Amino acid sequence: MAKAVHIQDIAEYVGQEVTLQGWLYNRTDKGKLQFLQVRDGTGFIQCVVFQKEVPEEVFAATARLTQESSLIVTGVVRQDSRAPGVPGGYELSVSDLKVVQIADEYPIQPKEHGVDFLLDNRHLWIRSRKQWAVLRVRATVIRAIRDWLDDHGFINMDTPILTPAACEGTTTLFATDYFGEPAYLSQSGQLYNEANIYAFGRVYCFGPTFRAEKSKTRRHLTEFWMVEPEIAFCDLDQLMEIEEQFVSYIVQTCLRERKHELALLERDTRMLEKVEPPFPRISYDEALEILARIREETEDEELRELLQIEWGDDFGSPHETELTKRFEKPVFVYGYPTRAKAFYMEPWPGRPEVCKSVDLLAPEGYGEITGGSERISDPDLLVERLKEWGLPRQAFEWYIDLRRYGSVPHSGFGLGVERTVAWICGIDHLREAISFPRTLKRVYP
RNA sequence: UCCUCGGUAGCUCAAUAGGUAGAGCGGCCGGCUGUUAACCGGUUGGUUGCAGGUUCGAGUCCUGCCCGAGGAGCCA
Repeated sequence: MAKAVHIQDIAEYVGQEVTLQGWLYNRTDKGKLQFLQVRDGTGFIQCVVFQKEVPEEVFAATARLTQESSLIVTGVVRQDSRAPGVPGGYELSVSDLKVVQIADEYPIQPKEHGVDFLLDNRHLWIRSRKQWAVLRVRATVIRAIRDWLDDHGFINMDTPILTPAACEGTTTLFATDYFGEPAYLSQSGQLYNEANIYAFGRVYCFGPTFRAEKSKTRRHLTEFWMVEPEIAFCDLDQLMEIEEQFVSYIVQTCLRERKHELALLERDTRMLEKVEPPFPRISYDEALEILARIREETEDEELRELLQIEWGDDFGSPHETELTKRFEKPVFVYGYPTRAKAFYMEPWPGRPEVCKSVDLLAPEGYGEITGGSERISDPDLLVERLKEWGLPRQAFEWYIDLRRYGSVPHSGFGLGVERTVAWICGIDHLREAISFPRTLKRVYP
């Protein structure tokens, strides 16, 4: 048998006979000539079967292939600009074909389908080109995340998924039974990472997090992946520098390594190419001024209503969308009102109503992709905050301890993987940025 | 939790004013040597989300329920 190769490497084998193992994606039967679109997980390629060039039984078997039948096909690689695929421009002149299995009638056709149907068939939908491309980009995003952090002195320190208490209220936590006691699925590894930095300096955790929010929007999943770096001896400005380098590296890596997939997704990459440090930084107060100006200038009554905001409120998605429209790059918004954010955030010097927090908003309407802050390092202030937020002190004793034994200024942030993938891919719903999405109304398949 | 929209063939949809449920795609049969979601001819395919009501007659009108989607709030 000829050498078994992957479609993604096909350009290296022009003129040679190779074997591909894969599945039939689609085909066109022209009578004595058949075009097979074959995918093997690494790409898509057109295989051309001429009646005259293959044994009779091979041609007959080819004619019986149904969509998604598994097969092993051998032929000579030819360069041909007419050939579709990923990467396009190459096709296989088939000399032999072995059927592994004739697939049953496949429910997903190469045409428009409804969301409900596709999600019910998510286990099959991931084979479709667009879904395949998005999930390949996702894998690259994840690798870029790890590479950048590992190369910049961060050590991977994963944090527990089963946790005893909330860092923000329990209404958004999934409860489980832990041998008769309640335990909750983690929403964040941050508090544990604050312990980890005192052992390792710079750390990150990376894993799934769970939010039982009743959010039914394109920007929400109940299970999503988050990377959370945490850094000792780091203030808010230094945090923003780290974030902009980190996010730029992720985007540039995808542009470099996932050209074909982004092209397949018809992603206009011009905006992504601009994603390089430094990113613009505006304060919460400046953001409010910009929003006020937009409200004055707009003719759109509905928009004016949506953009209504009082000092002290957090932004909703309409605010984020309008703000980011004014910038070509991701934009940092820092210095949020203390009461709109979590209990552990360091107050702004001289302005206790403001905290040293920062969100990074992606352009093109994609909104918040990271949220972070400098953390409170003074034990007395932390205790005071726990009291103000009505949190049980005994559950946080260990966390207060961190401020008693060598406390230092420290900061960290969380980056949502699916939001980042959705932004880079230019897709409009998070559910396509993970292989098996968990949403408010769906845990199947 | 609230607001909006939707549920008809395997899929995507249509069905005038309440009057015989239809088309394309897919499947199956046949034809075609350059197709790009091919094309051409034939054929197959229905508990109209569920329950009740009005009516001579309900996919269509009324009531209740179920399911899904988009958005708000909340958040990454």
